[in-house]
Amino acid sequence: MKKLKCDLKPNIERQLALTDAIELLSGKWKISILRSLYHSSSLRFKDLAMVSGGVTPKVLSKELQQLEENMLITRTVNNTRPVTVSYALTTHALETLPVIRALVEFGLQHRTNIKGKI
Amino acid sequence: MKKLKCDLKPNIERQLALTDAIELLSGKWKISILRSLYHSSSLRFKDLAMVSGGVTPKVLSKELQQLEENMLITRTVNNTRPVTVSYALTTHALETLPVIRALVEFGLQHRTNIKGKI
DNA sequence: ATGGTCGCTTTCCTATAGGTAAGCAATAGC
DNA sequence: GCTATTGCTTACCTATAGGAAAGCGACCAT
Repeated sequence: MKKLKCDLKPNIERQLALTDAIELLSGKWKISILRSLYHSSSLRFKDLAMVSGGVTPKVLSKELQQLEENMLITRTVNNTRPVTVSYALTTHALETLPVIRALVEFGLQHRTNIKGKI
Repeated sequence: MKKLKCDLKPNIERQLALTDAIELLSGKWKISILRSLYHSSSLRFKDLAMVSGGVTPKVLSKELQQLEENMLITRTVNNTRPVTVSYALTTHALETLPVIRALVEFGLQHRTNIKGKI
């Protein structure tokens, strides 16, 4: 086994941060939801269901609750009839933008790589 | 519902790339495995099991196979007794580095945010 | 012959993710 | 009274993720 020390203590912290982030953002829809909210700044429940492409209300509801628990989005009930609910990113969620961008770039790159190999 | 057009066609492509990337990298261990390989350039099966912290051989084996299928790592059987197997990143996998870095940064930030709120 | 190491595989199990379908409260329009 | 809309919730089901434990084939040392 090779040497792994270098900056051991911050490295452990970074490993924990990584697993935290993975746990937080795991799931089929969370990242797409965040991306949609980033592009539109504020979306209602039904819009999110459509924009994110195929989420069922049950699952969407659960994902939104988890994102809210983790302070990545805010939930606002509007004074309209029938009642509508708006979701928006918190400032904290802006920290996820580099993640999303990097994922998109990797995905684009991976797609061209795969095409090249066929 | 707000306007969502702007650059519609590339946007769809980016959405597909995003879901591809999420599917590719989903799972409890893949990102940590990639990070470990990035830091050590080449690791054997047992080392990965330890470094990545708690993966069972069955799961590790499966994750490694998936990463190899997607051309993110290479698998090399070494001519040693007993036989050892080395795993390393492909050049293509270097594209995942921004993702990992962004996740770590977000995780670190999130941890301090959470601490601040308690 | 016995036991150890490495890199797995196999079997078994449980918990969760996530989908389908239906319903529900509040309100409004007809 | 009937229906529609919005934002959910509830009940149900299936597939998969992922963990625990054991075994296995090849090799070597004792």
